[in-house]
Amino acid sequence: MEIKQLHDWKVSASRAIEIQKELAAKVITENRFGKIQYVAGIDIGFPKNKETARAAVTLLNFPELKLLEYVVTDSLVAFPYVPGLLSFREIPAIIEALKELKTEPDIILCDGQGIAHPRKFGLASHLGLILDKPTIGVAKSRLFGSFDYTPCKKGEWTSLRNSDHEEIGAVLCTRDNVKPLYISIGHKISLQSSIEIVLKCIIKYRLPETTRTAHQLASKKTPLSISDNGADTIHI
DNA sequence: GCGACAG
DNA sequence: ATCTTGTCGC
Repeated sequence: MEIKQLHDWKVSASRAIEIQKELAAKVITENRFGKIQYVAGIDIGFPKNKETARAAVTLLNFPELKLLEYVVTDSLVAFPYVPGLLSFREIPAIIEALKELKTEPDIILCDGQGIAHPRKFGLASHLGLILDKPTIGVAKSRLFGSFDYTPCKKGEWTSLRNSDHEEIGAVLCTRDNVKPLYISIGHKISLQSSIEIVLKCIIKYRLPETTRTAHQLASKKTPLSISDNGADTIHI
């Protein structure tokens, strides 16, 4: 797949913020895709130290959700973790893993926020622009925005809004009585479609966690299942 | 000034 | 994110 070099990655925090402000205007918040045949999930881990990132990518067919492919790569990261600048730390490592994917995904679920971000430009939106491909932000915790109540029944969700009351994402419950996921538009997809796709990917298992299993396969522990916060278990 | 803060 | 002890619910 084509990977655009939109800017330098070795930048200062203040420059990174400027880049985000410039690129945020290019994010498309409506559906710009056809038939979805392949969906990819990406997760990053730091198994050794803060400088070595292990990126795991899983590729499933859709909507069957059969695991067709997974790749795991290790790479050095230079940018520190700064709330709001996560993409500058993780995307270079994500790109390395995506390069090894044989099949090109039609849509990518990212672990992190999309436009539910202080500058409307989270990791999912950033990756979406680089690949010019639909992406969805699927975060395990809140970064920005507020909501009225915490949904606790499967499929239930509530809007995540900024201080101007604009809907910037959704707090979505994917299983009964389990911590909700924070869904937001990455690029080239509407919030409604993002929610629908995330729910479809979760019927069999939660795709983001599937990627974590790939991490474990890479570390040769080869588990048959993993548990997410003790409340959700997936199997491959 | 004081918290909050994706991974 | 990562590490790790203690507690709660099914």
